[in-house]
Amino acid sequence: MSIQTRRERERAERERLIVTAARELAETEGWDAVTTRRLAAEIEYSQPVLYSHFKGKDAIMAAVAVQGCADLAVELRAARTAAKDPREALAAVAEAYTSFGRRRPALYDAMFTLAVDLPFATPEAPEPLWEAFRELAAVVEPIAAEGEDTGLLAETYWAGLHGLVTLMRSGRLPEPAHEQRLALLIGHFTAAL
Amino acid sequence: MSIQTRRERERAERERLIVTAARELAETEGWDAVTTRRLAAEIEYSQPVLYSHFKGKDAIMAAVAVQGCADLAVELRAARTAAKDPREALAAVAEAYTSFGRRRPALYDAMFTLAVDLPFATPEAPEPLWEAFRELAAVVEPIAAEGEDTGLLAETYWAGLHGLVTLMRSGRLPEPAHEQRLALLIGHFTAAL
DNA sequence: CAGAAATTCTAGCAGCGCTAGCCAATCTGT
DNA sequence: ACAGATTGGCTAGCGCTGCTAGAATTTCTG
Repeated sequence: MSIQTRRERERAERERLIVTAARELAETEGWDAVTTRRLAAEIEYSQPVLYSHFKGKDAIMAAVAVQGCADLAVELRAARTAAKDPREALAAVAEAYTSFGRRRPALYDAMFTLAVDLPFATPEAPEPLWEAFRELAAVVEPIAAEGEDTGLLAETYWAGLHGLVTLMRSGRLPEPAHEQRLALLIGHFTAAL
Repeated sequence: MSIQTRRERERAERERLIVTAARELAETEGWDAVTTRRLAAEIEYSQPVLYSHFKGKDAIMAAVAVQGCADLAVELRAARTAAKDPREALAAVAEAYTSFGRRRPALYDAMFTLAVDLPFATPEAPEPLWEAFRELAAVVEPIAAEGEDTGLLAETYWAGLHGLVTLMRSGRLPEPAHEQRLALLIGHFTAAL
């Protein structure tokens, strides 16, 4: 029994190692640099070992994405709880969200841009995804108008932030005006207050 | 002189052929299916011919993206001019935009998601890109509040639409509630009226 | 300590974007 | 009209990718 559990522990440890290596490599050199060979070298195992843990490269990216959501949820929560009123909280979360996207682009892409087969808006979605989304929902809830669905409003607000981040990061929106656009978005979502 | 021009005409014709083939292949089978070999076979020339027209695959995708922007501009303009008041125009353009993104995902990705090195928010940006953006600016202009920059507002509105399209298409937002989210976005951008 | 089972490795497949260098068709000057 | 120069397309191949079959090694069991 003990041997079995030790093995499982070591396996889990190595899996953590893979995900961490993938995340660090992606964050420092971008996802293009994360090849299965490179990753295998990084963890000092041979390539096929990766496939005994994950179905493929996509699954590794999905695991990184889940970690990223946990990180994002923490940052969003910090921003939300530090604010002293709902309006300020909305702005703080927006700032935290877009800052996350710009500061950790590779992580952000794995989470929200690249095609990874993670269940998202379903009960089967990993908990960290829900944690991050619930932060958005929590910050949006007080500014919801009469009869507005909080979940849908959170999704819409999220879409606005996501659009700003991705269009800016891909060079389609000029960086300098980011704060102004953010202010516009926040302004229009709090107009009713 | 005539020979020269005939040659240039034929070259231009072939270039058009490449871009069209790339777009059609992408639209029917996705960008993953658009390989240089496949594309070469499609136009009935050998692979290296592509490189005498375009610097690489990215440049071909960029050309497709420019075509796509022209298409989008036409659809947005049609939606805008058919509407009978500014509020309705805003909604119609939003509907047209998101419909385009869902109806022609591969084209949309080349235009707004994938990393193609096209100059975007600069005077050097290809005309069709500006045409599409000007449609957004035109429809947003009447709903801009006192002192709001129309360009920035258009960018922000665009980001909202783009976020909705991409998050939905990648399965991160549930499809069925799309219209409701769209209504929320439009509502918050026209709250001042 | 031998056989069984699990695990890791080596080697290789098919496909990718891209390019060097050969070959053939076309144009030019006499 | 023909030899030489030039242009343009082709074949073949490089280094890389994600992924996997099957050998080899290690670990556990009777």
